[in-house]
Amino acid sequence: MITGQYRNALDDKGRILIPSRLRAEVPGNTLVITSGIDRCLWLFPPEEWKQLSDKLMEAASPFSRRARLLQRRIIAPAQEVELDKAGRILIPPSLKETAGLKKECILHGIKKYIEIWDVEEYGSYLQVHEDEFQEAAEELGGSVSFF
Amino acid sequence: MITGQYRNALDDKGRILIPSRLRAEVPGNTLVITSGIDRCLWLFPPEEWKQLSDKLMEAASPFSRRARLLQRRIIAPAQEVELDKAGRILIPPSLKETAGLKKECILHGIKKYIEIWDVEEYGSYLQVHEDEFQEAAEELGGSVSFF
DNA sequence: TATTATTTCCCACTATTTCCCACGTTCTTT
DNA sequence: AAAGAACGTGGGAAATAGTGGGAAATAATA
Repeated sequence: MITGQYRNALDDKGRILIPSRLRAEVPGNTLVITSGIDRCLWLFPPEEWKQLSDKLMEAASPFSRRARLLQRRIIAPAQEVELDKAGRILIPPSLKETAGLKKECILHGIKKYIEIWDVEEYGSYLQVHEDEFQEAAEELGGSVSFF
Repeated sequence: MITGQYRNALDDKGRILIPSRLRAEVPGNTLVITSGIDRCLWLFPPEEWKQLSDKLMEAASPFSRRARLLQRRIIAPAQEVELDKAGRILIPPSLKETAGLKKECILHGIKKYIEIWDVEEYGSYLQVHEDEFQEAAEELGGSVSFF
C-alpha cells in the first residue's frame, strides 16, 4: 500500500530518486512509467500495470475512437524503467516533456501506484480544483462518516 | 473517546508531542497522518484510517476526475508515523508545509481522530467561520436537545 | 574507422533522519 | 510540603537518504 508525499529533484541527466519510503513498498526494482491523466506521470509495479493495461485493452476495440484514444494516451507511452543502486529512475525525455517536469517534483503514492508532478504544475492543479474538492468533500459528508 | 484541546510546539526537527491524554487513547504506537480538509492535519489510529481510506477508494477509479482529486488530497499525503520514546511524532515536511505549521500548534481530539493546527491558522479559521458556526448551531437547535 | 556524443554504471559527498539520552517543569502521591 | 513520577523540550551521534559527477561502455556521425 503506497502512500506519502515527497518532494525530490530531477538532476541534469533526467534522473529522479524514488523516496525510500515509497521504494520500500515496491516489489522488485523495476517499474512501468507512463503518462497519467492530468499533467503527471504514473509509475506502476509491473503486476499492477499488467492488470490495468489488460483491463484497458479488454474494453478497447481498435474500432472505437475512444478506446484508441485511451490506448494512445495511457498504454502507448508506457516504458519499463529500472531503479539504479541509489534508487533512482531515469525519466524518458518524451515523458518528461509531456508532464512538464522541470527540476523540482512532487512524488506521491496513491495506494497502488506513484504519481510524479512538477511542483508548480501540481500547485496550480490543486488551486484550480480547490472548489471542486470542497464540493466533493461536502458530498462525502453525506455518505462517509467516522462512526 | 479522544477529546481535549492542547497547545504544544514543534521543535526544530519537526517533532511534536502528542499530549499524553490523547496518547492514552491511541492503541499501539503508530498513527497515520494526512492532510485534512481546511488547513490542518489529521491523525488516525491505523484501524480508523483503513476504514476511512477504504471508503474513499471504493468509489475511486483513476479514471474519474473527482476520485483522482480526492485521492490526491486525502490519500496521497498519508504516511505512517511512529511515536518515539517521548511520545512525539515527526511531521513529514510536506505535510508541515501544507498545513502551514510554524511552531506553536493546537492539537485536539475529535472522538476518533486528532487534528493539528497552527495556532494562528486555527484562530483565523474560527474567526472566519464564526457566523457559519452560529447558523449551524441554530439549525441544530431544532433537532438536538440535551434532554 | 576514427571521433564525438550519449547512455549506463559506479563512487563519493552532504544533508537529513533516526535513535538515544538528558534536563527542567509540572503533576501526583504520601 | 516533600519526594517521586511523568510530561514537555532539546540536542548529539550514528545511520541513511538524496544529490552530483566521473569513467567506462555503447551508440551515432562523419
